[in-house]
Amino acid sequence: MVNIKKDQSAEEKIIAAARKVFLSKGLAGARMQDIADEAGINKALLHYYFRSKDKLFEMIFMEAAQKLFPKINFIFESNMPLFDKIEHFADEYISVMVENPYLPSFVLNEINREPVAFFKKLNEKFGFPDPALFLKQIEREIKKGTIKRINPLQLLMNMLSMCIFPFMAKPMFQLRMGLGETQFRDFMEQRKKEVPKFIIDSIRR
Amino acid sequence: MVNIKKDQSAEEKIIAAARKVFLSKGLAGARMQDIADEAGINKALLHYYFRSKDKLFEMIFMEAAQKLFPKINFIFESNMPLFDKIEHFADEYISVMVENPYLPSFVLNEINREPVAFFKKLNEKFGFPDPALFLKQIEREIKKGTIKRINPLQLLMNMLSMCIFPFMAKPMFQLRMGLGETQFRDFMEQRKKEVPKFIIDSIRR
DNA sequence: ACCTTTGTTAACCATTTGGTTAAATTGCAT
DNA sequence: ATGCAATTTAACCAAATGGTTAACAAAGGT
Repeated sequence: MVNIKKDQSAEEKIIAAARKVFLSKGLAGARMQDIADEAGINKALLHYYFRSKDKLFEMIFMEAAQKLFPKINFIFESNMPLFDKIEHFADEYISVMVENPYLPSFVLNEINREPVAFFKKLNEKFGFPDPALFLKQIEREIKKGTIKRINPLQLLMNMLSMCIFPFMAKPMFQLRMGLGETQFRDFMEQRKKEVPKFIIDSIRR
Repeated sequence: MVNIKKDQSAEEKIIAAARKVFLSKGLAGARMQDIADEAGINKALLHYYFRSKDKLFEMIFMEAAQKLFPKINFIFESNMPLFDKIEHFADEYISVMVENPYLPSFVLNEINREPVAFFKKLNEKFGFPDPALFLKQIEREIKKGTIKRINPLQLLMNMLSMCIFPFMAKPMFQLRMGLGETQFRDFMEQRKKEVPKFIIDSIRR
């Protein structure tokens, strides 16, 4: 728990601290003083390196979004077979979130507070994920008869839900089920295989 | 959009306003002045009827939790056949959330900020949902051979995820897919049947 | 050594925000 | 009408909070 802070530059310390505070408390709940304390530096330095709370927040938010969205894009747009895509998606996506459990709550929440503004910003920065190809691919498989009839959007939503939701409910789930960190990790590791299997079992003809 | 406020008591106006503001901005982001404005009354009245922001928040939070948790309990503890339970759960739960789309984000988020405190409070107020029976029932069906082998907790998580997550991603999903309110509603109405079908197709032997 | 640039801090400042107060208004029982 | 309790408001207040400033320390080039 003690400082790794010694050999980090002030700027790095600030970013690490801001990440921690913003991710757990959100924009509205975060305090500049908390971030300064967490970084072990003077509050004025926050403004020296990043002009304002909003600017600092934006950099953390973009960093977080970067971890989530480009990966979706890549898988959506690749030319793997459908079942492979599903397997890859679950595996890679859950992996990211296991390492950053707060990520989905944080990003979705802040988007919910100011949807249009964030949507625009995310779109210009890096193309907001476009599932069009993935949906087409599902339709094609349905026509080929390899999978059952289903609204492609429903299938997409099912996949996203089962991968992402567990992290958004993590604290409640752990308390209710009495799971520690490692047990939750194990549960999510199992899920990397379980979710694709569950989906494919459901839609395969 | 105009006032129904005329024939409501001040207390009712406050509660309605607080509900709206807290649900969309969260505890940290909500301002007492915003709530007063929304209710069209003086800020001091908020403190006259409810002592503090925290007290007011707690009443709104509990009201929200009440809409979500007892219903889960009831279905978990009923003695319906497994497939019926899944169908009922999806149908009833999605219905509640269609009428209150912010509910899941709000409740889960605030729990995430202060997990242990909320967990205790929810437990004393009304028993926090206990899926033990539901999980047992799944095991029994597996042993009977009516459904495939699966970790019951994974199945539970799948069901919860597919019902709840769409509402947490609602704004983003709508923007990305260009869906209006009615279209989203239709999508969720379709989901009431689709989710149980998806699950049962997956686990049925 | 000296100076200039960069980094860092303590002390401040202005605004926001939750909360209080005392006066005014309303409702209503007598 | 009169008096009394409940309700409502404008004006305040103190603490918290984002942000600034001016002085000070470090680093590095000459």
